[in-house]
Amino acid sequence: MDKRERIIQAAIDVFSEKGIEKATISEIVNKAGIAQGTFYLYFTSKLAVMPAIAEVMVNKILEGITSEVKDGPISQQIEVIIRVIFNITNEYKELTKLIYTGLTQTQYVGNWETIYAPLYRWIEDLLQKGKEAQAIHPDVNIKYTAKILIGSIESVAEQVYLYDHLDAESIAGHKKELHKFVTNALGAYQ
Amino acid sequence: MDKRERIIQAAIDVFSEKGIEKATISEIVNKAGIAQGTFYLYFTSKLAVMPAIAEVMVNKILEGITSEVKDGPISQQIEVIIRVIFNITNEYKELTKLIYTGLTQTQYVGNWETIYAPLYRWIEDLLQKGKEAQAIHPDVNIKYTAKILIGSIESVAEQVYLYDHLDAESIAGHKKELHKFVTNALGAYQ
Amino acid sequence: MDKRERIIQAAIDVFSEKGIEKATISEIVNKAGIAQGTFYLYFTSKLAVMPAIAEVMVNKILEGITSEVKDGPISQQIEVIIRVIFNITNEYKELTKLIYTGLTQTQYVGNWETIYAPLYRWIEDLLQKGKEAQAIHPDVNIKYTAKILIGSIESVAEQVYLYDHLDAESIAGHKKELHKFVTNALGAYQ
Amino acid sequence: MDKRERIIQAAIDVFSEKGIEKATISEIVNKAGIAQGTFYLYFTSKLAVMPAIAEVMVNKILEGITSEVKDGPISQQIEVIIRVIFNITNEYKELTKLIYTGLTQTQYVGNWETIYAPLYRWIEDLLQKGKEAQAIHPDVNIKYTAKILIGSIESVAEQVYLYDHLDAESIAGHKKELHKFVTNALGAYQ
DNA sequence: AATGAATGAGGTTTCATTCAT
DNA sequence: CATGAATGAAACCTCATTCAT
Repeated sequence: MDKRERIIQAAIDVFSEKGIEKATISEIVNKAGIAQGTFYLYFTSKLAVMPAIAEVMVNKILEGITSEVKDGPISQQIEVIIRVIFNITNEYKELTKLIYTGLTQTQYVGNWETIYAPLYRWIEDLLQKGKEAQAIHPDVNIKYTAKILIGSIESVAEQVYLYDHLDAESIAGHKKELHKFVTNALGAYQ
Repeated sequence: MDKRERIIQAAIDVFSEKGIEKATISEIVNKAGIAQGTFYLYFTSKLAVMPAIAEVMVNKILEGITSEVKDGPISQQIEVIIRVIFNITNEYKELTKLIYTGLTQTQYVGNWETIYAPLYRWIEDLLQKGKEAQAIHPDVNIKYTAKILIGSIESVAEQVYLYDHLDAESIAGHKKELHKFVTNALGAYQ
Repeated sequence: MDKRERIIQAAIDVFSEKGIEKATISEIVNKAGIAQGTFYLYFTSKLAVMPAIAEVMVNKILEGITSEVKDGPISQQIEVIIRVIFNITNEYKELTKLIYTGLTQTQYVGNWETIYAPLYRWIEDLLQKGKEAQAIHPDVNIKYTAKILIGSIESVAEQVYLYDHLDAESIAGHKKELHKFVTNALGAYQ
Repeated sequence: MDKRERIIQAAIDVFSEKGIEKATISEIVNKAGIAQGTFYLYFTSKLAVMPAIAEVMVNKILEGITSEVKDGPISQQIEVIIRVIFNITNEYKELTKLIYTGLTQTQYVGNWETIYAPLYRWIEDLLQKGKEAQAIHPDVNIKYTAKILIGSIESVAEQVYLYDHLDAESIAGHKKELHKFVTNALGAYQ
């Protein structure tokens, strides 16, 4: 693994463990097994690592979705998307926080759209196909709705895992209700 | 205004201006017009002020909604809720970020539910009445849906104002689409 | 117990627990159950409490010795003195440190002689009687020897209890050896 | 001189001048001519420097004794030891206090035995030889007596120089009496 | 490209002390 | 006499950053 990669991984660990505020470059370089000065050859500050971390995270979601979502009724595809986003939010609990927390408090907020673009594109495709197959309501605005869809699912996943720390049963309940909510919203009949 | 209140207000200002990372206790006490040591009589660290700030923010949303939402068709009430949350997110852009970024990176995440409780209760009431009036689908789970509803609206508002920095027209488009989305989701016919 | 007394007792506790360096007036007044400001009505600083503490300690030794030492052969009397000083050093381990530590680092070193005076007087008396009874060597200088005697015993007691943390057996060994040492030194035959 | 050494020397100066309580790390680094942060690369706190200082002091005593004590009657050797310890206590008055006051109020008390070990070993050797030469009493326990001997001499030296601030004549008197005391104690006839 | 000891600015934090009640 | 909230000076200590190697 090259130095840049090692810094990103170490940063993920340290941020997850200590939070952004208390994470230090010293600890990141220690974990990465490189010298203090070397960090500055790759990044200008600890927050400058955030976009790279965000990319790692979005890629995980995208990989999860693309590998698990199969052809079939849109309702079922949405079920899979919800499951993947919930699972990844749970598995990478701290990392999820990091994206929101870290990116927003930096000059790198602007990169957000770029980083999320591939995920949005993928969802837009899905909606487009659903529309063509008359599986979702015809006057759904695809671009806006992609954003609303992802936002809804992520916000609930974060809510249940990060803030409410709910038990498995309640989480399942939220998931089911969320599925009903978004399929209704899309007018997805099949 | 008592000292505690002055610290909270000053902290809101400083955090909004500098971001959490670069905000300092020194600057907060300067703005608050109190002595350095006095801060520590009320809070243990700058992040310990966050729950108090979050409360201020949730209260603003709640006040906005309760004062603006009138009796009428549920679809119209939801329109108002969306408008209020969008407006407040826009107006208190930085403060909104603060709640998510500040609370999550502290030991105070646990307070989240408590702080949001009044807002959730109010939405639950609204849904309950809608259900009784047969204005929304009968098998909607009120508790879960309240959370989903707020989450969806906030996530889109943050998206358009904080991350995408969209123009007025696009924002209006998102709002309209979001309204369609959630009314469909609730099966809200009137 | 009056306020002054309560401050002294609280100071003993806090100094013993935290050491002089880390002891604070705040903690002393907390333990004493009085207000911050009240401290200053009785003492000018935390170190100014030291002479009062030292007095408490010397009194304990003096009380112990005077109540336990009976008439009899000088060798036996010395045994009792050693036992008392060892016991008190053990029982008030931290307090013993305090006297040496606290007094020396203050302007109050001068009070030392005054505080120890009664103990020295008592030992001088003992030696005087021993000399008259021809139980100790005739050319022993009573004043100097009193100081040497106390110094030797205290230094060994501190050594074994405070620095070496020896086990009971070794301590007994030191005590026995010390008794032999000082009786020989005094030429105390009976 | 390396940085660590410079810190120790500066700490000795500052402690001697100001006392432990009022000594500050700031002043130590100033005297040492190094940066504030550099101190923390070598020691964790000002009291953490104490063991290093204690070592310096014990070495001075050991050097003094080993260089001045010559072969000859044990009584004469003891006279030299007393003289050396008295001289060093006088010369390094403040430093002597430091060892007792500084070490005891820290977690480093445990290092005491280690630091004093070389001095004890040297005295034990002396006693062993004296015993073999039948110059001291045969049933003297060497290990215990070494400790008693050092303790007695140091305690009197500290007494006269640090606490009582006696005049030269009285000090000479104490020294002579002390010599008589310990030679008698050891049963040292020659 | 990589190192890591040293830096020192500037934040945090403490706590003796005051003073209006 | 007694209080204790407030003070703010002054200490602590961290940690991003540099630079000679």
